[in-house]
Amino acid sequence: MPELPEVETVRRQLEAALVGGVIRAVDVWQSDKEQPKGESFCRVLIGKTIYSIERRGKLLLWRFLDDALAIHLKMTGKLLLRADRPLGDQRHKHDRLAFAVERDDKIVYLVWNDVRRFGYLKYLANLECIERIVSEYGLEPLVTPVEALAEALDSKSDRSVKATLLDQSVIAGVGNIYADEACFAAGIHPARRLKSLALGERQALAAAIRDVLERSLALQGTSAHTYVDTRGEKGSFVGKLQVYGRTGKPCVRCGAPIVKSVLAGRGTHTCLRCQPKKRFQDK
DNA sequence: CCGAACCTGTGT
DNA sequence: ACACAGGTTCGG
Repeated sequence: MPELPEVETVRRQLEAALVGGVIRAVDVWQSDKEQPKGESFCRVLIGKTIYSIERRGKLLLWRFLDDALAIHLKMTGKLLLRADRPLGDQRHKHDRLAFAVERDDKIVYLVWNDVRRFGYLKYLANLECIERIVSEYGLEPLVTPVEALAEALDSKSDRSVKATLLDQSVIAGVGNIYADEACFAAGIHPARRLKSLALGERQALAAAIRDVLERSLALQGTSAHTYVDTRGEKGSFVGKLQVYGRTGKPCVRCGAPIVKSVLAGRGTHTCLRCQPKKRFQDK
């Protein structure tokens, strides 16, 4: 569920709570064909010191020495910090696993809950494995100059703007909400072909991506559906959304109704007046 | 490129 | 009953 601002919010909270700590126990309650694979997965993690917690796009990385734990929350994954060991009736329906992490003679518990079970935990045994995963991601929009982001949007491919923004190998961390919000802010219809964008439009789009992600992060992200942070708190950027989830409501800029369509397989929200599908022809 | 698949829950 | 949900991957 979470996109970059939500994952980064979670990352910061985990960093504050867990870095420097040692994994003392792992309780697995649900495992699929996907990770975690029970016994061996637990055994390899127990005793590991968490040296840092990083984020690449929407992926969280707990770094140990030469190895790491990758966590992807996908649509409905949550990581919840608790003071007490979650046993018996403390457990919720879709809790899949819990870590006990010791730091400064105290133990904190972290529960992984995932209603739709799309998310995964994956142990990366060495630097090569880590590099292989990390290298699949494109530019990090919060730390890349806007001009470089705009250059990455200069593709010869014929795909739509929306499909490009959702492609994690181009710019990492943008998902359905922020793709729509960035397109609105830049005045670009997401169904336009990427290669039809003028230089100024690509720059505007890159700047809009950076801006919307930063502003959302400052408000702990967007809780449009089920997202909560590690304390169970919602992000408050939902109140700032201009198009996502506002189907039929008046455009904040011009008053025309927000239109919902399907693009790249995803619900897509636009103002047809502020985001024309065709560029005005020159001459 | 599109739709389907992976899952469960919620809203119409 | 059916559509749809902050993601990603696969097959056609």
